[in-house]
Amino acid sequence: METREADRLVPRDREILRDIIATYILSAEPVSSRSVAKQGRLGLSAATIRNVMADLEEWGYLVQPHTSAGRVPTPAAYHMFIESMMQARKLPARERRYIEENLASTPADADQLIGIASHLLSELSQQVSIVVAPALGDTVLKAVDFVPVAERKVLCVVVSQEGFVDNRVIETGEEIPRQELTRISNYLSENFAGHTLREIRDRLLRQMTEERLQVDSFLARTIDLAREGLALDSQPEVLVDGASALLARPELADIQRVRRMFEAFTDKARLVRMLNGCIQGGGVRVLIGDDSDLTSELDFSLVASSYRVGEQPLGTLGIFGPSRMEYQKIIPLVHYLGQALSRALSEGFAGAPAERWEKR
Amino acid sequence: METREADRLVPRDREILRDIIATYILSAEPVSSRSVAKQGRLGLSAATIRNVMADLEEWGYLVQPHTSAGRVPTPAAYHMFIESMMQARKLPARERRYIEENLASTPADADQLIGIASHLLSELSQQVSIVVAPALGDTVLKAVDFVPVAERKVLCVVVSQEGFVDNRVIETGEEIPRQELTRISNYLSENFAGHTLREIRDRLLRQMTEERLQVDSFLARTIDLAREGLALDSQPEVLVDGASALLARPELADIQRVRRMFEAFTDKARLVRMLNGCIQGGGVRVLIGDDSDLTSELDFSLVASSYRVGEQPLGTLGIFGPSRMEYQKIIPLVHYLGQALSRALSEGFAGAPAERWEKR
DNA sequence: GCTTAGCACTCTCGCGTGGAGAGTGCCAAC
DNA sequence: GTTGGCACTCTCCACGCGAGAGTGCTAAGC
Repeated sequence: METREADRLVPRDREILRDIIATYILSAEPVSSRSVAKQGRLGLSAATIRNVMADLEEWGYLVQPHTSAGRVPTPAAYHMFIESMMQARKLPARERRYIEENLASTPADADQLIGIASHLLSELSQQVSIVVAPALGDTVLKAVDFVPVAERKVLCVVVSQEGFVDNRVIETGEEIPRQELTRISNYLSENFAGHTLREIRDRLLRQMTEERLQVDSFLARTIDLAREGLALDSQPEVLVDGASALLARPELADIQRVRRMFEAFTDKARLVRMLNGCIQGGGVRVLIGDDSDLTSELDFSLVASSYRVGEQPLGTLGIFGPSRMEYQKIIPLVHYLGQALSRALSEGFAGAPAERWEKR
Repeated sequence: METREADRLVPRDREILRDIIATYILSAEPVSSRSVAKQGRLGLSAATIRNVMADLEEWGYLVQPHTSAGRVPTPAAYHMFIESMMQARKLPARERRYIEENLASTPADADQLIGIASHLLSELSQQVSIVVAPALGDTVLKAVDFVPVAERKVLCVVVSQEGFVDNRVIETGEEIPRQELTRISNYLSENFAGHTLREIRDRLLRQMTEERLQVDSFLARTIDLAREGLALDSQPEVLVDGASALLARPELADIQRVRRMFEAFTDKARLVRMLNGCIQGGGVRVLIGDDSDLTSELDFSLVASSYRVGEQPLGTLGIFGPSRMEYQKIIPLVHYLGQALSRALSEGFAGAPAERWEKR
């Protein structure tokens, strides 16, 4: 019922709501009619603004913590603010430069790179950052290598085109001589580089069932090793950074809340579900309050985006913090860092050598 | 001046001090003379106990938060408690079994193993656990492998006898053909398996300077790659687990303290310094309050031990929490887990295949 | 000479009270 | 439609007070 009314928000109402939200984001305290009037942007008296505020409350954009307190924006208000009331500033040149410098500096592999990204995100936002590393299956193979490490154990090293390195120890039914391991890894690298691990695995499984009996022992071994070495079961890794900066914020003065927050961070699987669930398209997505169980439980918001190489989205990255957030800064930051990370992953580790590899 | 007096602690004084500490550890509240008398273990009246408590305070074992509050043990009291007043219980069979099962279960490599150890430690103690992974230089080489990943980039995979796997990307001045890489890794694995990376690096450096001009190009390349691949510069990894359980404790009702705690955890280098600084000998070491800057800053204690393979200590593990700690449980736990982890590292990944490798 | 009961003293903690301040809602006037 | 005025409500803080807990001291008892 309120929505119909809400659609009628006249420009002046919007201006007032905008001021209230902007003020609250900075002050963390309920905003009074008087303080809006005092800003003087609209030349209205406190009484008039009070009337508007009463309407805005009725329409679901504001709430009062108690009678005779100022008003606080609701999630609906934040949504409207983000969509049509704020001008998303460009990320300041200083911060862009800072990001570029850091991403370009040391990283030898992609895992370090996303670690740096996570740290940048929390440092520049003073909030908690969350970065989900790619699921192994989505990465594109560049090379495989097997190193014997014990009697029937082989270390399988998988290097992806994006620069991720994964290693896992697999048990082999029988002892496999070193030369054969080399042959197998050459075979796999040459034949499958350029495909995602998921594709490779599917193809191998199909081959196995189709040609079950005709395969020679070399191919059989290869398939066995590859099946184990490229298994996709593992949970994607999640990096959480910057929790201590959050503790300075007034909304976390209550220990119980802090505790629930940390418990949420411990449950990585839930984080991954939330992050990945909210990213389908390309841009930045914002979840506020009731939008998801995690954000509603803590009265937090999540600003998330994905990073990708080419068309393939690899993982997500985002910022998690109290709903009262400087969206004008945070959204461009997440957006920019998503792109910067995508760029760094595309440029830094893949490229020319991948083709060379296939030609060997 | 007090110490002389303290040496005179008669058995009854010790009994009373012991009761006070034990009570305080459980209750987290200042202990009154009356509550000690009520336990009735000594058949003394509260007044008598009061007299003793006044002495104990004078000698530096107790303090009062304010006049007319009960008394609280000082770090000196905890030290005495640990050294001669508590009977360290054996770790209950249930917990031993739990530890063994978990350590024996999944782990494919040593990094996972220490992750599990860290988790066990925090879970069983309900405190924060800290585990320092081995410095790379202290591990014993089992195999080296090089995988080309880009034009002049080679991924160097180092597998240690203990089961740790480390990989880093190194830039090579020139393109090195794949066969040569294989030769180099064979050469290194065959000649150096069984030595710590530090030894190997030193030996290579010596060789390089001694035979500077006589080395052929193969050896030169080998030395170059090994020098970079086995570089020891990296900070050891630190695992911190279980922070959220700590938040339930009454001593962390104050947010400021929580914040300082998290800031301390962020400064990994400082943690490493503290942990490693306190472990020289074999057993369990306990730092309380003023013993180190980190513990005194937070009024925390650290119970730490090392884990090792053979004689070589590899890393440290410990529990960090408010000084009021159930030392009777925590100390055996840390002790046992240090041994269990040492055992798991010795058995699980090294052993027979190491020798086989050298004979190739 | 050690132990203990008794007692006065001190300090914290919880609770109610009361006033100041902030903010609202409503009404009447413009 | 806007605004000044005013009564009302609610929070917050300071204050005081009494209860309770615990101590230190003293004097009496074993």
